[in-house]
Amino acid sequence: MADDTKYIDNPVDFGILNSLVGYRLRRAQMNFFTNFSEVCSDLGISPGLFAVIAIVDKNPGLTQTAVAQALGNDRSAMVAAVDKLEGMDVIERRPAKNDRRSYALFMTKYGAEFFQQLSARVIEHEKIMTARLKGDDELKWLLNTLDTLSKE
Amino acid sequence: MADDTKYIDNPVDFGILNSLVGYRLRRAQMNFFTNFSEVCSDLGISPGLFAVIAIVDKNPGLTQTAVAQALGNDRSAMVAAVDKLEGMDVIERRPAKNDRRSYALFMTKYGAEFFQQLSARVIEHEKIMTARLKGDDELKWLLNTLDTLSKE
DNA sequence: TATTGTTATACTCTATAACTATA
DNA sequence: TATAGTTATAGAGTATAACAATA
Repeated sequence: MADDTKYIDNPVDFGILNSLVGYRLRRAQMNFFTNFSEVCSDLGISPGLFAVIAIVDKNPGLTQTAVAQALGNDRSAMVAAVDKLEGMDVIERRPAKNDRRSYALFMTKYGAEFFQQLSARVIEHEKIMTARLKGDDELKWLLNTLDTLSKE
Repeated sequence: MADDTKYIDNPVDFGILNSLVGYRLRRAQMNFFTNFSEVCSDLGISPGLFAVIAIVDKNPGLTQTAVAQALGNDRSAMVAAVDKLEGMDVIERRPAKNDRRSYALFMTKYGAEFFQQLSARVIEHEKIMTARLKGDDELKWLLNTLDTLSKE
């Protein structure tokens, strides 16, 4: 099927996209996201849910709004996330001590174990995805650079 | 409003998230995406639409499916994108020479000018977003690294 | 049989506005 | 009046399945 209009054998020229950090970030993140989902979907955990658990695990007692602000999400998005994680018996809402409007979020006993096993999987997934980097220095440099690019 | 459960003055501990390239990629990309939208939304151009235009500009005559494959999208998503860009008189569908099933995509005369001005904006946006990087070497290193992390 | 563009559909993610109960 | 959680809703973005025309 010879077809001039498809350039099957010719590589596509990405032009300006090759020099745009924004585009490269999108492709890299898409790759990580897809692999993460394959690795963790059987546990019912998406990247977003994992981030919520990680914050609650390290910061017990935070309110839903505080978690949302830390992750850069809207607080309305937290409702379904916390509903799901509470339904999975991973985290729990407790009435906040000094403010009857808000809940404080805590890991359940099962949730703490679950998070440990989940973290092991995620770390393994990261190791595979970052295997092409040249050593620990390059990894640290990348993490710092991405952090710099995330602010403001 | 003193409230122990909110840790207003205490920084949130991101724990394992700090060491995950996947999470850092997500935050950095979110930042780029938001800024891109602010810079280009008045032109009706999203990051995804910009990518389509960039590919068509550099590879005139590609089919919709070929563009979708290059960008890692499903071909069904191309329909609305090309509809919109054709409605804006930026690109146009022409019957493919050797295959009456497919269209070949080309820039219009106006589209070529539009893309030049749009690119200038995007490059300016990129310059601002990457101003924190230390020189051109670091930028090139980052682009190469992200490309490496995008594959497979 | 396989592929292109298309449509319908659905699912996720995200953000906005409005409501309630508290503060 | 302002805020926390909630609900309803709507807009992107993305993916799947099926169809007609064509290969």
